[in-house]
Amino acid sequence: MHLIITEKHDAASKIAAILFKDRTPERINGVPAYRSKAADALVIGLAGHILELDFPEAYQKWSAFPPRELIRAQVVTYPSKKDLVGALATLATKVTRVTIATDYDREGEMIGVEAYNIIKKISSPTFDRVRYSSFTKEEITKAFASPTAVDFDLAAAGECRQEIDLVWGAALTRFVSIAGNKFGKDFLSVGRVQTPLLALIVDREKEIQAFTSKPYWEIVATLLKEDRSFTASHKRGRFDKKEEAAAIHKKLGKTAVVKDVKADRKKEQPPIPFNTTEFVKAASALGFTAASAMQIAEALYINGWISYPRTDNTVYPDTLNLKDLLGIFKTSPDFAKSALELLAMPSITPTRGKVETKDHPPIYPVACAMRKDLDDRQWKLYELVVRRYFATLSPACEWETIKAEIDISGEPFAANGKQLAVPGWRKHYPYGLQKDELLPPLKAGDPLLVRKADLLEKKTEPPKRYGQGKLVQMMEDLGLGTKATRHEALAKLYQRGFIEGNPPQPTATGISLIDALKAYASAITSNAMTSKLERDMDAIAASQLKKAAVAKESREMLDKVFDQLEKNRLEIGRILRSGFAADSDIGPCPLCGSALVVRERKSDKNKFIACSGFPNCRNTYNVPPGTLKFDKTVCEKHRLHHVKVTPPSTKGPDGKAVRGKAYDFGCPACRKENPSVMPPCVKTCKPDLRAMIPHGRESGELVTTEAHRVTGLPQRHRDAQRFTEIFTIIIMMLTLRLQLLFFCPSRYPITSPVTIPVPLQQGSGRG
DNA sequence: GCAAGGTC
Repeated sequence: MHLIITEKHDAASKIAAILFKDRTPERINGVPAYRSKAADALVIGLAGHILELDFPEAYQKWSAFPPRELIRAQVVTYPSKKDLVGALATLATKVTRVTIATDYDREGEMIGVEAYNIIKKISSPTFDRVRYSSFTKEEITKAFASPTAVDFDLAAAGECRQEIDLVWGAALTRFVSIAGNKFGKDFLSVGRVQTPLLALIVDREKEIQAFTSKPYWEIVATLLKEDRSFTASHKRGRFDKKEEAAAIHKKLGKTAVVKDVKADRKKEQPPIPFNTTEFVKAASALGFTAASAMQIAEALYINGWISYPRTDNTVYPDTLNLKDLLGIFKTSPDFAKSALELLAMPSITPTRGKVETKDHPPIYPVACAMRKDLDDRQWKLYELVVRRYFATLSPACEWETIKAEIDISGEPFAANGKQLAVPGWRKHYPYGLQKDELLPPLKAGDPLLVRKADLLEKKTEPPKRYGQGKLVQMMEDLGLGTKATRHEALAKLYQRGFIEGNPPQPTATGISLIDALKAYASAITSNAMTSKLERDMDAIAASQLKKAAVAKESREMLDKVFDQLEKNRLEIGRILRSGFAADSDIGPCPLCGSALVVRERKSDKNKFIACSGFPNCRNTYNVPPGTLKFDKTVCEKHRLHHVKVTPPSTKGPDGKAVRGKAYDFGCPACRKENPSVMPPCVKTCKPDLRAMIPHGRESGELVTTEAHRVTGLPQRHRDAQRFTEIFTIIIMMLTLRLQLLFFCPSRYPITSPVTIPVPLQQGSGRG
């Protein structure tokens, strides 16, 4: 039998459909596959890697060996997908020929070799390898007509990467966790990708903190031309000295004259096709986190709405019929107008990006969805993909710009206007479109009235925090991570408590971790390690270096790093602990000034805030159940840090765990004084965001309702709760009234509820 | 309770 192995089930199904007319679905060890009786062949899809690398059992316990021992420890592969490995083992005895048809890249080669190794242990069929760039009939039949050999060197490069990542990651993770005394689920983690990413965020934060704002002044005049007003700024722009600006401002009169008008037209080219990074950037601009954008894209792909979302490619392959693809939108209520307009163009030339790869096409829509097919967030991203596809086929847009030079009392001013003159691709892709800035018609010599002239005091602003889209782009530029993992690295930093909010901001713990590593293990904090690894891997793939030699050299490097780490272990612990302390700093007790601390109530295990001056001071504050964090925001009245609460996860209607959503509880002392006061952000809650709660992963992504914050439950659950409460109250009231009637019907008519306490006492005496 | 890389 001929066995064909692909990287994922989707690929198996497509290849089977192209190669075998008589294919029938089948399950091998529970794994879906396609069989062709006529060709005596079977196509089976894996799910990425099926083997994983780890240390032997004895090393699993952190306390068994010092972290440094991991450098010399053996590493072993073990099946990470038991059903798939089982399926291959079952098939191994029946196959005479195996064709590896995994993705056309390094990891794909490695996944193929994993399958090869499993089968090779059991039997000895012949092996070959096919490489294809798309799932068209031509491409697939061509690839299968001339199979080549498995590239073991390329796979070895992948194995080497795996080994180095594990050894460095595990040894350093354990070292810093132990040095910082952080165990269990609170451990600190270090890795070749996540740590440089965290360093990027921390470095930026330090730039922001070090920034000193300087004041400057601008002169802005509001001018009138026949009832139409517009503004013009002094051509010097920023004045560093107020007196200088004030002197000019003072001499400005009531009239102005246009000196010169220059009109220009600028073309703006349409955007390039979506690869993963471009997609995440665009989704990030719409408010999605990188991780949630990819999660939704995955769902859209699985349900057949868009193409494979994990791709580096920004060039549509020749095999993609662009016109046919436009045709699927001809009857869509949302997209028909754009599609028909583009179809009416005499020819279609798509844009192309710089990156062109062979494994997957750029992300494009593969089917026409209706609004009812998708939920709100899915629709938003689906629409983004569709409109981006349209934009990449559209002509450039044109901006008309006008620059007017204006003289006010001998001082030079300038007014700028711009207008989208030819909408081009902007018509189909409205994202990020800036508003027109219109000027009245002006020509040289026109007299103008000065309605007012303002001397504006402004100050220089610190650089902005990187957004998630920007960070994913920076990672790509630095070679950190892959299309499939960059968003995960970011999510991991949130999960570890190294960053919070959106745009991500480092916590004190995150900052201290980078401080400690930069001082004593700087190799892991920059992308240099990845760059070197990439070079070595290319050399292994080209048979210029051996995997064993590269791994050995890397281990020696790590050993040297450990010299430094162990020598400075105490100092590293000190740096880390200072970070933890800052993250859990609540502030001084408003009653006695001692530090406030978090304690756990013995009765119900709930946390509360208490004064460390106990028993002299017995001040306490209640907080809702969940994980507590202390914000940088400090209450002006009590000098206490705001408390951020992540409620414990609850069970949703479908039985799945619904993760609690972090929210700002505010100052605990303010809450105690006035428990009914809601945090100010409640007012900005948008009702449609409620549906998004179970998906949101990072704190700060969304604004939610107060009820939500406290219960962490979806709306319908809270409605049910509310209903039960009201129902109980009604029953209680009815019971009371019945009691009144029963005991003293004449003396206490039911219309005088004020007398309730009396019969109750009598009643209890009798009963 | 460790990494990063696939995929679900």
